[in-house]
Amino acid sequence: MSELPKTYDPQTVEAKWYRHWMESRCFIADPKSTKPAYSIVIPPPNVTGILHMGHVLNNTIQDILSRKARMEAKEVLWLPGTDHAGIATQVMVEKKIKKEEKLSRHDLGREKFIDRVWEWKEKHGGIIIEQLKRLGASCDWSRERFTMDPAYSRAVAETFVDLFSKGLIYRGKRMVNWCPVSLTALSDEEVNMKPQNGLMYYFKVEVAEDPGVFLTIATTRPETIPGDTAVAINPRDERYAKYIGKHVVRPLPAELALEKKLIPIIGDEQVDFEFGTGVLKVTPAHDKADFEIGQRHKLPVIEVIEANGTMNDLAGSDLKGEERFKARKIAAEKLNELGLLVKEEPYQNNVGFSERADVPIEPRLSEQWFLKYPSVTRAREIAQTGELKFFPERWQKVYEHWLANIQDWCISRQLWWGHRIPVWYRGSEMKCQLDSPGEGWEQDPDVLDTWFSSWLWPFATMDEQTKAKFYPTTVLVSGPDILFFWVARMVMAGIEYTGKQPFSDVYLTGIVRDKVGRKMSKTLGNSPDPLDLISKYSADALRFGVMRSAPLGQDVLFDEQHVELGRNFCTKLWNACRFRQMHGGESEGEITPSLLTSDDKWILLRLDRAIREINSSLAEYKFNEAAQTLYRFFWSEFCDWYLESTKAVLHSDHAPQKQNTLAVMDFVLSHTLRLFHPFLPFITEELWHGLGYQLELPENQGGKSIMFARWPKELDAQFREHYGLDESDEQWTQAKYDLIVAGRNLRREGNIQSSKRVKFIFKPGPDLPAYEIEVFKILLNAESLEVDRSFEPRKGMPNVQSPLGTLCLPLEGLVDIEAEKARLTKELEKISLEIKKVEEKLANPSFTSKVPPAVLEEHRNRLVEWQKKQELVRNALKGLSSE
RNA sequence: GGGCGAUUGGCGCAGCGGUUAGCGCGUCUGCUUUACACGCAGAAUGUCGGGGGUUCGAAUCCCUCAUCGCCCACCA
Repeated sequence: MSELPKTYDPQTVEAKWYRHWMESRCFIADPKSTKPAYSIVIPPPNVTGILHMGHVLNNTIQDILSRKARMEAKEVLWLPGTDHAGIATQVMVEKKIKKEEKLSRHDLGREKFIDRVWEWKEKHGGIIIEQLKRLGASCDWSRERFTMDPAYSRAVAETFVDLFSKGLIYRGKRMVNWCPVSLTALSDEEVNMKPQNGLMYYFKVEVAEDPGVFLTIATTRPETIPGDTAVAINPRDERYAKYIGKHVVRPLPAELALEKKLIPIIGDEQVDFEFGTGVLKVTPAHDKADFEIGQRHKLPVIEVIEANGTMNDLAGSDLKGEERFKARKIAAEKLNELGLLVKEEPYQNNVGFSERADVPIEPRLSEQWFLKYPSVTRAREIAQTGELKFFPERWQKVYEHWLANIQDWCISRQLWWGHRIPVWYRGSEMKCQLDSPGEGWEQDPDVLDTWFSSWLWPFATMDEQTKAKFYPTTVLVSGPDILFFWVARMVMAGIEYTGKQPFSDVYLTGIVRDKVGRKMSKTLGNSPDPLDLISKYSADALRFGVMRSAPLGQDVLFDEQHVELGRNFCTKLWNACRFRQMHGGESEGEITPSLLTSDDKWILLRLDRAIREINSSLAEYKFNEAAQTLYRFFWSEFCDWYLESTKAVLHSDHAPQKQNTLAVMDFVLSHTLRLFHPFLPFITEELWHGLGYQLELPENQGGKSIMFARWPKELDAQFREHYGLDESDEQWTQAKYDLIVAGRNLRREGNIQSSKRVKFIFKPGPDLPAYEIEVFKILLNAESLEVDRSFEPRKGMPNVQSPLGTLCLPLEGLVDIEAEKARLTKELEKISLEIKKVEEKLANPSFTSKVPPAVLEEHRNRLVEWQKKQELVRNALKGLSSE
């Protein structure tokens, strides 16, 4: 047993053990193992990513699950990797090249640019992987995958070809969400609706057939007027139905309006006559709903906005070349000049923003690839049957709702970085296959949505042997923000391509927010760098702090104080172990049942309780509950009471008794360290070795680590019987501690400094062994404790009574008798009230007849307890008044 | 417009049908008590958002209102 240093130095210790675990291949999963499998695939962070608090939360949870499973003798695979993150990475490298070399990607050309991205990736990519290691993540790094690995890319392409051949992938000219900054189409999931304060413009158009008759149209986008090819009204709208079939003069572009360019008035059910004026301008080229109306009425499509968001020639000379928002203002001004603008009103509407570039998306007609999702029915079914379980449960409904309303997925992106679409063209011929059909065939220039590769992650990352052992995986831990993007799609891909759902449990974490509840974000600058926190407090502290404050599925309000608490806790753990070590003796000696003290029994029972609670919490993924229990057990029970009580033995010279106490301490500590290990991997490993605890597996099996120590099981009936433990021990000891607290209060009432040792007199109820007297003495910080059966405290002598006896502090005159009387009277009132409450319940026949016997019993016991207490307080009060 | 979550001491949260409603931070008092001041001992602070209901019993279940926050939805 090497001596533990006085202070714990997490920085060197954490680095040391991580290196050791790696060198001992502790994290490597063996597909040939006969142990039951437990597997998790990491949600692959962006290769450009750096660790943020969300990753800390997410990966700590996965690490806890993995480490616990290893201790439960399972063969664990936690498979790590990164995602190529199409747009994010491309934009990042583009910016870098622009800045450093003043070149655009077009200057470089596609191939050269992609080479540059790869270069960047090799050099700087995957910083986050190193950061995860600092956190302590026990991933099998030998299996690290990247979504652009050759084998993985092959799988992506094969999937495309397969879905194409099944007729689920098709190409079509459709209205898509277009990002005018990234210059690519986006899926519906990549668009975020944001309320915007804008204006509603009302303008009028003249009915050509009825000169002097004007219709007023409300729009938020006057710049699209040049693209209007109809005006629509609801045929049931009595105000306007008569105009259907007539025409109006389209006011813009002005030059065409002068020529009396007309567009038809059509009737369409889709028009809401309650909204605006009930007259809708129809711009099939720039609005999804309008496009559909256009299809129904075979309206021409006039595009007036270019891909980059500027107006084109067809928008007319006034707007041409203008940026779309500027064009809006100009269009309004123009209408005003023409005397057609009726009014402008402030208006709030929801506008779709590109998730990536954070600019309003432009609905745009373009040729894209779409996927009709496979295995949708089955994906819904498994959520309904419970084959796929969500934690917290409520996400199941969200998942089902999404699947029920699922739309085809636009999977093509006009980017360079990503998986190129495996489709080749030669003239009007088209072929969908993995490799080029040969000379003269050109590959589709588009790449696939990044999620079209991520959805294969749980199985495309595994070779056949690995899959045989570890697929399907056990649990998926993810943020709810990617439930649709990723989780739901993985389920469908899993079912479609492996015939199995890719995981049975889905744990959705909360979102980490700052302490005022805002989402952590780079722009707000409110996201602390986890690496700084690790340097300042240690990885264990960070993990524990986050886990302790992260209830299942609730958002986590992050506050550095949580980490501080984690750090303090580690220090406490360290010092308690040092305390054990200072008393020497061999590690983990035999426990002799006959030598167990009441405190020993109490702590063993408490340990048992803690183990049960922790196991049931973890089974439901309630990590904060488990962390709380650990905290309470170790600090408030083990350190505050048990360790203090052992001083009675350890300061004595009864060697066998001392040995026995140390053995109990070791038993509890070794269990505690193991319970803590998934949460605090580093410090527990250091202490496990420092205290010389049993190293469960032979070294050649990577076993020289607490990582593979047996996960604690509850202390079963046999154990309890062997050591003579039962609940009455627990109650008795609890009563002892209660009396000690009361005794400590006496000191306070007597205004005695807590450092000062004083004499107590104890009048025992039943006889107490010398050991118990010693415990009283130590825990009361008493100079001496005189036991006197016949002692009667005189009036004014502070004393406190309990079923175990009366404890007196023989300092006369220090207590204000009247104040004490008042205090006791008040207490008595409180007790009487409680007694009345319980008595009333027990006297109520509807209560006694309906309630289960156990509850009844509990109430009866409670009544007895209260009555006892009442008796004691009454006596004390009598003692004060009588003399 | 639909759906979901939150509302508990100064702050942040547990508890989700049956103990005197817990915990951490903060506050107050006293302590360098030979494991730990990142600590020890003690204390104070709550008609559990409002209203109604179910029940022998509600912070906990139901209804309703209010406030805040998410998600989904083609209202120009």
